[in-house]
Amino acid sequence: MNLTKGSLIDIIQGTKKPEKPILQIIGYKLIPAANGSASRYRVVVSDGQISTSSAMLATQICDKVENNEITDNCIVQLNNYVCNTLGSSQGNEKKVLVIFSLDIIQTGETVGCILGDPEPYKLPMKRHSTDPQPGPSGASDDNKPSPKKMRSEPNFMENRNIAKSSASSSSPLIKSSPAKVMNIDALLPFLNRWQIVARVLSKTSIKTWSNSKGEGKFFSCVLGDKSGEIKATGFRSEVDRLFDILEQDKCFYISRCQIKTSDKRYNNLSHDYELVFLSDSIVEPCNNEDIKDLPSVSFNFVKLSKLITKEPDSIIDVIGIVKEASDISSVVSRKTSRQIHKRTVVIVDDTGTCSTVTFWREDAEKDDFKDNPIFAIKYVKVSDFGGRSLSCISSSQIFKNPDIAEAHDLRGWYINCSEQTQLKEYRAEKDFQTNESLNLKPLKFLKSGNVGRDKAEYFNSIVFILQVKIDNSIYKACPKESCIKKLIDQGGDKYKCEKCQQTTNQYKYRLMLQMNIADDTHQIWVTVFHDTAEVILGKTVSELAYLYETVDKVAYADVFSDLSFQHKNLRLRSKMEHYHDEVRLKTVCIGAKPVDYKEQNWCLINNIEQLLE
DNA sequence: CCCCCCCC
Repeated sequence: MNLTKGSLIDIIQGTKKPEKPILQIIGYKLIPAANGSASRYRVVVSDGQISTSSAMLATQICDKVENNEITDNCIVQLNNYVCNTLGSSQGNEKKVLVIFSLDIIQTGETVGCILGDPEPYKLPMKRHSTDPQPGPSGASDDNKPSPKKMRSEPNFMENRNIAKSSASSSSPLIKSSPAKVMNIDALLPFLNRWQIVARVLSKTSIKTWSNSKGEGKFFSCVLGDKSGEIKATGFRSEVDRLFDILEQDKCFYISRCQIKTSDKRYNNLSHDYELVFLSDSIVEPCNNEDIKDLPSVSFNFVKLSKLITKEPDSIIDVIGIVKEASDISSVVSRKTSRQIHKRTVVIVDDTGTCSTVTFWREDAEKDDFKDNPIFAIKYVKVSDFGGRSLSCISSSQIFKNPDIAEAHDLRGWYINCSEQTQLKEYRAEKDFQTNESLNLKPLKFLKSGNVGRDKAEYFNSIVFILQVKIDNSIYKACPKESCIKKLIDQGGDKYKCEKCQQTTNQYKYRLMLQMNIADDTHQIWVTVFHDTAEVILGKTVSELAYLYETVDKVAYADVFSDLSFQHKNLRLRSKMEHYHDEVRLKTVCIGAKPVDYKEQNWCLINNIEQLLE
């Protein structure tokens, strides 16, 4: 089959309008729908002598691409077409061939290659100096494929040409095949034509940043299909364009995003990559037909009564009802010296157990905590403060009053049962859960100078308690669960909380110990907070407060002196902390149990075996 | 292009 050689020049230059020219289609690209207009296909056509990427299929024949009638290298006869002139008359005008009707003369498969040696058409006008000089003439350009190479990779040159001439330069190159629906877990960087069909599983607030590199706003969402989940982030103008469209739980066709490696420090999805919405990224609502396989967000809730079994720094899902919320407060980040807004919220679940959850920045600033809302949080970080507490992190997905069964059950429990339930806070377990107690370390291990530099180090040591300081070991604390700061005694039964800016006659006793411990390698002072202090002292805070408040100072002092020379297996957390200009290692005792000599022997045997290996 | 989540 012969192409109508020379017909394209006539068409583009408008010198003639050839009747039913026969041309070859050697590439095409989906042009996304914008502002209500339907999506279109841009095609690369050739008459065997020249080719042009400035050609469009009219919407009424787009189905020929979708039905795979129009594929690469197919030969077509144009029945009806027009060549429009776009742009100004200043020399940067552009011609666009619009094809209204065509017949397929030969399928792409049968033809199998580009016919002739078409040269990409260049307008005979002046060009921007930054434009590529397509074709063999651009010999000085280092990466330009030679004509031979061009033939071995038939569409490369054309692709390059179109991508450059397209207004949105960040878009992926023109591809020779239609966008393929991919599973989310198959997305990789440098994929050319991909599309996903995904549900918005969660979406963050609009967040702002300001640093030395500039400022801006962004949001992110988690997109899911049955294969997996991926994070997608939009910055600045993409926030304006997409934030409202990407509603929680709705489904979309999404394509043409940047695909980049995910930073595991801030993204705990298992996907190795994440998406960034760009100005030409396509986000279109799904047909109902396509969404039936898309799973909704799923949780793996940990009951608050089981929080104590979770290791500090682990990431879990929780659901709870807001019992109390602090006002917004500020802390200054030591890392960035900037103020960060935070809000501490007490949640409770149907186990009658409370925990605090800390919300940060935009999530704290929202007036979101009135009237006992329920929060389900996917990926919240466990901390060991106050036994256990929770803190939102960058990956946290926060759902307020979610329409899920667990939320409805919790609401029912709260209305019917919560008042009769004595709410529990965490207690450090008397026999704290730890397989790590087999991972014993001698205290001299802290002397290396590197321990706790980047993150806290958790370990166990078998030690003797040398001494527990009796002074200031018990103190009156702010009764608000979200606060518990030490109160300032104003005299006359009045106490001031500097954090809550309130004076009250209410308080509750809390414990904080300074304890000197040693093994045969080293000796250190450690801090013991309330819950673990009760375990070590073998008394509840009320028992101690009773001894402390009554005149039986001797019995009170005996509790402390009895601790000296006790042999203990302690769980310790060591971390480098900054005091003014000084950096020093601070160690907190977060658990204590009697030494299990049998277990310790196994540990020693294990160590010996490791040495022999 | 964010990437910060402190403190007690």
